Amino acid sequence: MTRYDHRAAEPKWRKAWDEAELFRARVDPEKPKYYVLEMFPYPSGRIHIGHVRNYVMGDVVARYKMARGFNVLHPMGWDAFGMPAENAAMERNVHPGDWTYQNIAVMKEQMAPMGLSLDWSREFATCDPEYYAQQQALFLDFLEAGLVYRRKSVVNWDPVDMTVLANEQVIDGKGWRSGAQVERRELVQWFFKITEFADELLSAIDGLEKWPDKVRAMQRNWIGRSEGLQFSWKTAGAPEGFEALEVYTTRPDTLYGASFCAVSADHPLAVKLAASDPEIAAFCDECRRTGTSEEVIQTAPKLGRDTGITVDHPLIPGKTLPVWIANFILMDYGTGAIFGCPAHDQRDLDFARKYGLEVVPVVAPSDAVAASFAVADEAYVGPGRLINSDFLDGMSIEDAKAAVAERMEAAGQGERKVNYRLRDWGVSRQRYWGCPIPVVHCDACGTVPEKKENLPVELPRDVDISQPGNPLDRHPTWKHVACPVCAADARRETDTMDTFVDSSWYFARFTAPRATTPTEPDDAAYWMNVDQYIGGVEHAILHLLYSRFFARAMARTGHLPDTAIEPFEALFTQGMVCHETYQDAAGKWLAPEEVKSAEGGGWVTLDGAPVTTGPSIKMSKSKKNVVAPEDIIEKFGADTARWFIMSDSPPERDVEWTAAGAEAANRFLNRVWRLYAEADLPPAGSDAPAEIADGPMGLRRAAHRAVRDLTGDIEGFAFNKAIARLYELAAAISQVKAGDAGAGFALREAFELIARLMSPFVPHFAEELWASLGHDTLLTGAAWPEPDPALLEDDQVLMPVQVNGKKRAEIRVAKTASKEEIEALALAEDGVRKHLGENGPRKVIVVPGRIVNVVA
RNA sequence: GCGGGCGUGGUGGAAUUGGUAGACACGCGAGGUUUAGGUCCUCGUGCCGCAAGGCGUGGGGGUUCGAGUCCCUCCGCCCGCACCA
Repeated sequence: MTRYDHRAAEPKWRKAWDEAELFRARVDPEKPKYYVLEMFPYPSGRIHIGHVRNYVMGDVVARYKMARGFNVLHPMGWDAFGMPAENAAMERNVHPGDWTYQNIAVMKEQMAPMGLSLDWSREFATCDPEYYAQQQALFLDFLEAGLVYRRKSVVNWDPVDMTVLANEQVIDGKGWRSGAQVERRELVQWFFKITEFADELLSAIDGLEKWPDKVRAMQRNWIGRSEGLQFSWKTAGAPEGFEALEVYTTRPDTLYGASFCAVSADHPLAVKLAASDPEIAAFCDECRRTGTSEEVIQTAPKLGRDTGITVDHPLIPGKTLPVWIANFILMDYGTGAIFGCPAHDQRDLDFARKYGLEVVPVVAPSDAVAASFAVADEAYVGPGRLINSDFLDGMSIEDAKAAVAERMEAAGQGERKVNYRLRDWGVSRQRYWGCPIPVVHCDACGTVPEKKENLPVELPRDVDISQPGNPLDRHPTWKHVACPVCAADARRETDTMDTFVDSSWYFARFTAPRATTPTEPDDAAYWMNVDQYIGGVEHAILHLLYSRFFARAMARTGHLPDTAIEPFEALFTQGMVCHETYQDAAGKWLAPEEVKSAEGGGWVTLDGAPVTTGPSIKMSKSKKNVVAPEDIIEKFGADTARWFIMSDSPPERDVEWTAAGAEAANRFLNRVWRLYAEADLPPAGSDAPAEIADGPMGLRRAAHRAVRDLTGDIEGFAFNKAIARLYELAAAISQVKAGDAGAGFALREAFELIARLMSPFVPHFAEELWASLGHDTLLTGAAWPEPDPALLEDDQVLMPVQVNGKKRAEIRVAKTASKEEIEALALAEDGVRKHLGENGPRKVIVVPGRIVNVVA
C-alpha cells in the first residue's frame, strides 16, 4: 500500500499549477470576476503563523470561487516602506533598500511551499520606484483637486533622534527609542483633506453590510459626528482681540445652568495670557505634560486656573461667569472652549465642586419634583424636562436645544454646527525610507508641484543613515533642484509620506500593476471592487478609513470609477494565532520545542525539569511561544498546516496552535489516503448499478449532504464547520466496505467528492487523490460539485417526542405522514405513556419534520 | 464613562436561528492489531447516581407547548475608543 508522501506530492502539484498558469488573472468580460485580497505583509523578514492563517483563508475563498466559475484575482505584494528598514540600517549598517528586498526574497521563498493560488505576476513592493512614482502622481492630482494642503501643526518631536514620532511611539512622554523627553513642536506639515469626506465616510458605513459590525462601529466612533451650537460670549477684562469667546456645545439646552467658561491651555487666549503671566504659563505647561498615557488621563484630577476674565451670559441679563483655563479641554475639538454646566456633565461637576462653582440643575427627570431636584456628586445626564430655565421650562431636552439654537441664531450670536472628531490626515514624515513628496520650494514661485514627466522623484541611493535626523535633508545634493516653474535654484521637499499612504491604494494598483498611470480604467472597472478583503482587526480604523478616503479621492481625480468609492465589498477580520506559554523554575520562557509532555499531563523540559504552563496567548518572540511555519511544513507538509489552522476555531476568533492538533490534522490526511488505498474501487466513469444496498446508499446520501452543507459553510466563512463535515464524510466512508458493485460505486463517488471538497483546504493532497482516482486533468479550477437533490432528502424522518418539553422517545415516520398519524405514533411510545400519567395528553404539538411535544 | 463582543463538558468549539444541547476535534478510559512503543482499528466519555432516575448552556427571574437561542436583572471576561464639550 502506498502512503501519502507530501514531500513528493506537494512540489509536484505546485509545479503543475504554475505550468498551467492557473492563477494568472486576465480580464475576461465573459466571466464574472471575483477579487479576493489579504492585507499585504510588511517584509519583516519572516513569515509567521498569523500570515499563514490570513493567506490560507484567502486561498480557500479564492480556490472555491475559482471552482465556482469566477475569474479570480488573488494578488500579493509588499508594504515595504517604513521605519524598521531604517532601524536595521542604523543597527547593522545595511542599506534600507537592500534589507527590504532581501527580506522580500526570503519571505517569498517561505510562502512558496504553502501552495497559495496567488498571481505572482502582479507582485510589487510599495518601495519600487515604479509604484511610488504613481503614488506621487496621485499626490499631485490630489493637490490640484484641493485635497492636499500644507499647514503648521504640532508634532511629537524627539530632540535626540531629531525626528517626528507617532503618538504610539511616545511612551510616558519619552521617545520610545531615544528615551528623550518628547517636545511639542510646530512644524509645517502636509495634510490630506479627509475631513472633506467626513459626512460621506460616515453615512456610507451604513451600506457596508458585509463588514463586521464591530469595525463599522469603530469607524463611526472615530469619525465622531456631533451636532451642536457654536456661539460667542462677550468678555470683560480680556486682552485686546479677545472681546468674544467662541464656545461649542452639544447641550445648548443647559445654557441656563452654565456656571463657568473654560478654555484649553493651548487656546489662543491662554497662550496670550501666559505670555505676560508666568504663573499661567507654568499652569499651561503643566496641563500639556499630562495626557500622554492612558493611565494618567484616567486618574488625572481636574485642574483649572481662574483667569480673572468674565463673560456675560447671553440669555440672563446682568449675569456674568468666570473664565478658567482647564486641563480637560481639548484644543483640537470644537473651538477649544466650553461653557460648563456642572449639573449635567460629570467633568464640569467635578471641576465645579473642586473650585466651589455654582451648580444649578436645569433638567429634571420626569418623576422628580422640580422645585427640590438637586444634583450632589453625580451629574444628571438622563432625559427629562427643563427647570430653572425661563422660557425653556417644561420643554423636553430636544425642544429646548432647538429653542436655544433658534434664539441665538436669530440674535446673530451663534449658529448650529456639525463637528467631527475626525481630523485631517497629516502625512509628512521626516524620514528616508518612504515615498518622497513631489513638490519643490522655490523662493520666487513658492511651493510648486514637480512636473509629472519628472516622476518618480526617486530616493537617492547614497544616504547616511548612521546619524539621527532626516537623511534626505542633509544629503549634499539631492534636494537642490531647478524650480519646475521658473528654473531658478530651488529645494525639494524633504519630507516623505506616511506609510499608510502606500497601503491606501495598493488594492487598486493590483488591477494594473505595470500601468504607467496609477490605474488603467478598463482594468479598474473590471476588477474593482475587492469582493473579499481579509486581514487583522488592528487595521479596523486607520488603514480602512484611509483607503475609503483614497478611493473617493481617486474617483474624484479620475483614477477609479465612481462605483469604486467603497473599495472593499466584504471585510473579514481574522483572529490571532495563540499558543500556550512555558516557563522553567527560574522563570525563563521556554519555546514549545524545549518542552515535552509529562507523565500524567502537563509539560517538563527535555531534561525532565518542571515547567510552569501559562495561558494561551498571542504568539510573541518575547514569550517564546512561537511555532515556525517552515518547521511545520517541513515536518508534516503545507496541507497539514493549512488543515489544522482552519479547523477547530471559527476564523474570526483566536485559534490555539497545539502540536497535538497539528498531528491530528496530519493523521486525518493519512487516514483518508489509507481508506482510499484499501478501498479497491471500480474504474473511473463506471455506471451506477441498478440496485444499491442500504449501507452504500447511506454513504451516497452522506456524501451529497456533505457537498450541500460544506458549500454553505465556505460561503459563510465557517471553515471550522466545513472541516468537521469532512471528518464526518470520512467516517461515513470508513463504514462501507467494498464488495458488490453498489458499494464500489458509492465509495468511488464518495472519494471523488471528498477530494473535490477538500481541495480548497488541502489542494496538494486533493490533487494527488484526484490523480490516483484515475483523472488526468487537474482538480484545481475544476467545477465545484453539485449535490443530487434526490439524495439530500430521506423519505423517512426521525422525530424526537417530548413530554412537557423533555425528550422521552424518538419515532421514525414517513416524510409525508399527517399530523394525526404522527400524533398517534408518538402517543403509542412506551416512553411517552410512562410519563403521561393517568390523565392522558391535554394537548399535542406536532411540528412536522421537527418535533412532537405532548403536554400532560 | 461610551461603543462592540462573549460566557456551553477536562479543552477548542457545534446546535438548521425558538424545536433531540454537546456535531467535529483534542484529551482521557477500555479492548484489539503489533516483538515492544508509536502508528493503526473498535468501543466509551456532560455531571450526580449501583440503578430507576435526576440535574445541566455564568447567577436569578420572565415569556412559551418548548429557551443555549427572546425579554428583564445581576455577575464575570475580552476588544476598541475616550476629559470629544
